[in-house]
Amino acid sequence: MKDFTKKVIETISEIPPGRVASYGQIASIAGNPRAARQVGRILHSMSAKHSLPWHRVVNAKGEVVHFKADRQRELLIKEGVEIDVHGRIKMEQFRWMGPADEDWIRG
DNA sequence: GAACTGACTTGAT
DNA sequence: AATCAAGCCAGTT
Repeated sequence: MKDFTKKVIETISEIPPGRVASYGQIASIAGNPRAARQVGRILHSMSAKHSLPWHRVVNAKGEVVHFKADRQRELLIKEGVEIDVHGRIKMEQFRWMGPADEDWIRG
């Protein structure tokens, strides 16, 4: 396993409930801002092995896209994440800025 | 180990 | 807003 993979796992583990992050955001924090696709790939492969909150990871548009999307939207709503009628998360409000994002939503 | 795949992203039309 | 095209790189075959 590469360091990048481990970093991605750690980063995703850092995502607090009620917040979401995009694949590109995770990739950037993990050190490879261009490796957005790999984040998805890593989740697909590693989430079951690392119990990662992969449901808090969405694409840049704030949409959950995979085969379990409908199931996870419910989980996100339960955590307090609001989703538009179009199925899009309000990234403006719920996007996680990274491990240093202690400030929560500012106004 | 080369080719193929894909839980993505950005820019242009 | 929706569609098309190119870039990126780890994992699988």
